[in-house]
Amino acid sequence: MGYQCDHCGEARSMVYCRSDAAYLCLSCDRVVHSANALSKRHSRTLVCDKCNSQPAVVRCVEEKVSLCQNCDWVSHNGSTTHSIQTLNCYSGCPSAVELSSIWSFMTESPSVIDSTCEQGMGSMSIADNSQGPSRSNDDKNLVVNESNLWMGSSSVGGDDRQQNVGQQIGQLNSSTSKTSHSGKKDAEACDDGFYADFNMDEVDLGIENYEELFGVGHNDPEHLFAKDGIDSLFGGAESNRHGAYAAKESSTGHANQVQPACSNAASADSLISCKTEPNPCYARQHSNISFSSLTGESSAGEYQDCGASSMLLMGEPPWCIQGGSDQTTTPIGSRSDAVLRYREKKKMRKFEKRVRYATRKARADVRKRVKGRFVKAGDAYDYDPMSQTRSY
DNA sequence: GCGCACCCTACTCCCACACATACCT
DNA sequence: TAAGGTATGTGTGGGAGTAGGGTGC
Repeated sequence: MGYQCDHCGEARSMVYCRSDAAYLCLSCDRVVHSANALSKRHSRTLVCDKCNSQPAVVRCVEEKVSLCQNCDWVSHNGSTTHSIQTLNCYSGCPSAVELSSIWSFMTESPSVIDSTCEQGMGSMSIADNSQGPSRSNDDKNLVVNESNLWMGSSSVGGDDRQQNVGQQIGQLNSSTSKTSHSGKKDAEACDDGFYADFNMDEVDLGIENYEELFGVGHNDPEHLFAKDGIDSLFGGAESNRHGAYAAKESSTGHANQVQPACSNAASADSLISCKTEPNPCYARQHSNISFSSLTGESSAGEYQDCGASSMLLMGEPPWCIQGGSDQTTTPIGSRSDAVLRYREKKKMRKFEKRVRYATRKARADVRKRVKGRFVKAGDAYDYDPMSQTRSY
């Protein structure tokens, strides 16, 4: 899977489009994703050169290969002196120059670049993690991701993050095996057998299981944030019924039947990646792991596109990943502020929904109403969205 | 501990009408 | 088979109503 282009069926696939769940060569990628504005928003990333099935997340400069997380770990066995370059998602129709700007190694093999894609100049959009879900109205913005997600933007040191992440995984595991693991133990466990042992089938990913997954209390903001993080990871259970979460459900009928690694469920790969990538072994020397692709209508409802939590993307101070001693490290004032921000954000997300027909929305937006109900044209109304006046 | 009132949050329903889709000629 | 006409269903937003949980007495 994923070796030949799903579109032309001839050329070797170079990129993976999560939205289309398709592996494409660069040429077809340009063709397919220049069809319309919506397709331009699809986020794509390179395909792992080893397994040819998983989206690549890093580039090994020495080996000159793009690797998914799993293959990266298998190849480098957790400790390598190779230089690792993080691969970003992109959207739009990037030109060769633009691709080179984000994937410098592209210049090493210019043949893979379709030089005819110049018409896409300026249309590429690469998410900036540090700014969170940004909306690019017309695909004209070029935003190159330079920020770090797990390691870079956080105030938490790399080692601490590793350990914290390890603790999360440990808690995750403990929720299934009822065996507690320390972060170090998780790191040790994270060898080749890690993925084999880590079977998501055993984990009930129902939203009700945040507590078990993250092992946090019920009433404190940490719990709330943890829940919010999962919510966002899953694209938002309430507001977002599309994307990874929905796809995961629809494909299996159950939300807990997902294989984390090397599954062909690439549509859910980012989801799984986000839940599984915070493993301590992966955090070793990669300077950053990029969850980008928040382009176009990158509202909260589209986090599923890259699978990253909005919280993480926005670089907010997620106490839930700062370890268990946050009470002593987080000022009470900022804590309450953060709780406030979280609630506002949750409120915003709660009422968000995806508009399928913009034209209908446009008409509804200007339609006159009586007590919120549409009225016939010409009838008396008490609310006019355009003028906000009353006819009587 | 139980029942009640109150508050808050989340959800559903309603409306008109343009548009999408299915069906028929 | 393609094109045109008709019928039916869908989706859109703001406000009202309702259900349910939490809290205090």
